[in-house]
Amino acid sequence: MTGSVAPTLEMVAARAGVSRSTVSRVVNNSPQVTPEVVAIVTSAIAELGYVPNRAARSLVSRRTQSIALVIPENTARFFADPYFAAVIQGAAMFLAETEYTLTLLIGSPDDSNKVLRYLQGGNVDGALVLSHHSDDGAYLRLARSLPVVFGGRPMDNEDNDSFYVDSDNVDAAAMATRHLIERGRTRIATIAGPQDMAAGIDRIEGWRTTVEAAGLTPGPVEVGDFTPPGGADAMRRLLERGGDFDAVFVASAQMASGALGVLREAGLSVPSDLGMTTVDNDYFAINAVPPLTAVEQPTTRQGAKIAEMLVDLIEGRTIERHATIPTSLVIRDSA
Amino acid sequence: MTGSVAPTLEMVAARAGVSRSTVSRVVNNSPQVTPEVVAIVTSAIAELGYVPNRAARSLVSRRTQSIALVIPENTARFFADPYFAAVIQGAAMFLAETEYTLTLLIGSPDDSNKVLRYLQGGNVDGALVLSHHSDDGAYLRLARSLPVVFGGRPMDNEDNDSFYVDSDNVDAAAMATRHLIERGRTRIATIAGPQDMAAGIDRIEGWRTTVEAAGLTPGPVEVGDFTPPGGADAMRRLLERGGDFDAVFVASAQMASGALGVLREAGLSVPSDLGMTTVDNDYFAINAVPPLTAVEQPTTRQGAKIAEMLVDLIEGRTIERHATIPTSLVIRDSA
DNA sequence: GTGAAAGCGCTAACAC
DNA sequence: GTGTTAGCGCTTTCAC
Repeated sequence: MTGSVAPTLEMVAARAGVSRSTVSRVVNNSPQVTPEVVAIVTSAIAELGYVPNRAARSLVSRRTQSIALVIPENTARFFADPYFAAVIQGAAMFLAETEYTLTLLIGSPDDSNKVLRYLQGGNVDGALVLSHHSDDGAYLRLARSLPVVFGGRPMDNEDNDSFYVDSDNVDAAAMATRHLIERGRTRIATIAGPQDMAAGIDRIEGWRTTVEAAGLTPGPVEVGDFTPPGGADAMRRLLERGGDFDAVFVASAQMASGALGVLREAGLSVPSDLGMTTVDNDYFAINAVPPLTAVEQPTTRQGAKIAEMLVDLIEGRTIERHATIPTSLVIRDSA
Repeated sequence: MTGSVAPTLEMVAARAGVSRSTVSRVVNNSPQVTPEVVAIVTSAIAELGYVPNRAARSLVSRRTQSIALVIPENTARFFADPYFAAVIQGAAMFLAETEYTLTLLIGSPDDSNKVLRYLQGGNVDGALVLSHHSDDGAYLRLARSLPVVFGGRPMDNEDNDSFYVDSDNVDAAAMATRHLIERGRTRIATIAGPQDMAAGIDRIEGWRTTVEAAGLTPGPVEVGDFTPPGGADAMRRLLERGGDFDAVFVASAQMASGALGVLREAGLSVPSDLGMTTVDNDYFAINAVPPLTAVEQPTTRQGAKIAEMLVDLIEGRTIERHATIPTSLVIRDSA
């Protein structure tokens, strides 16, 4: 199965008639090698199909050229969330153009420290942590001994000096809410996200401040878990409470899609009976009936940005601790 | 940023008062170490927080303990396809329980051989290839020198002796089509998938044979690209051709969701005017209006199975070359 | 500008 | 049952 053994640096050296050191210099683009020698070595490398052995290289250089992408265990079931897929894609595609490799790490239910030990053990040069819940403590601590960049602002009680990339969730919610107001809605409810996630907290804040800034009274609030069934339940509770609202800002398109199903059953139609806007311009928003007016967060770009920041951090370049990805409103039929 | 240096095996040995070999044996669960010594070494390891250095280990053992998950470049843009997310999740979660690590590789547009060179270079113990198009040649060749398991049957012209995990696409299409027939539909069209992908070919075959086995004449066929817009276009063409059909089997839920939009615009209602069934019980099927009767393919389990086969292959266990994941029909409102 | 030599942390014969 | 020894493939001083 193994076929022929991979060629080593030594074999290249023999073929090119130079020493191993010289080959190593050529491989690492050292400026101080004669052009002719470079040419000879380069063709020897090509003829042999030589690829440097990462293990040997990282053993001596103390750099692994690999980056971990960590998905905390409790988030693993949300993996089907288009958000994760897009962020991972963005990070992977960015790193494909670099010398770094992306290692996917999922918290093991059996041994919650396995991932941390792996990260601490010098097996990667840095880590991207997709943070969603409030259990970020361990990873915030990890950041003291390893370059770490978070996707989404991590939750903690101290001043936040960690590196992270986030979209402006407050502003996203504000845009979506403002649109409802501009469409003439005055009693605006919200289906909020979990209040132990930054996105959940920020979006409810954006909704509230926008409503109040317009001189309106905030409508009823129900909290969901960012999933379609969670959104459906929240909408059901909203209706049971009496339905004193003419619009609802739903904190995620997945919840909105669940909520729409409940409204359909209740015989309420969007946007005539109720205006609706949401965040996440994903297929839940696009394929909803009616298609939803939603705030677009370029998640693929966010993934790329996280990876880029981490590479900069690893390579010692100076960077801003926080980056914010701009959002924009995509207007469709729901409001 | 690096904090204190990671402890080495030698430091553990010194602390435990034994030789490095003994520590190594303990770390590798060698049976021939005295229980007392094991205890001493184990606690020294714990006190120091020792984690073996993978680079050093793999340099000598010639095993990297890492597995590549390859996504061909032309598929990368389909990453948001829930299929990929689910397969990756299944593989990652399975591997989290093993000693293997998952490295995500995306074909680089700049240098299409980069991934292959990496794989050839002995940097991984094996590769999972998510195959979707007909460009699998290079990876089929790779399989001669590296353990490779494909997700989805790879396309080739020779006898297929590669390892792969697939769902029974012929049967899936047959189930979906049979359901339409059982509901009394007699003129059954199809929106097929790309005919250079195994799933596209197999599903149209399942549709055709089922229709013919029932003594019916196959309805019109239009080919889409598995995306919602592709499904919408195909449905438009189907309607332009005259609409001589009372049901349509759509080869993917994404295409079905696009097709439904076209039907809505045309004033046709499902299921009263037209019955519809599809494959992929994902959120496109669940959140469609009306919710779609769809064949469920447990893609997460498929991901886990691919990973499991590859690990078996790497570790020299004898396994079947092909595994098939069972499918089942989920009946909803569209037929 | 190029080569020689040392050593990264670990495993695996081989002694004892 | 445990220690000694040699090297895995590479980078990196240090001579020349």
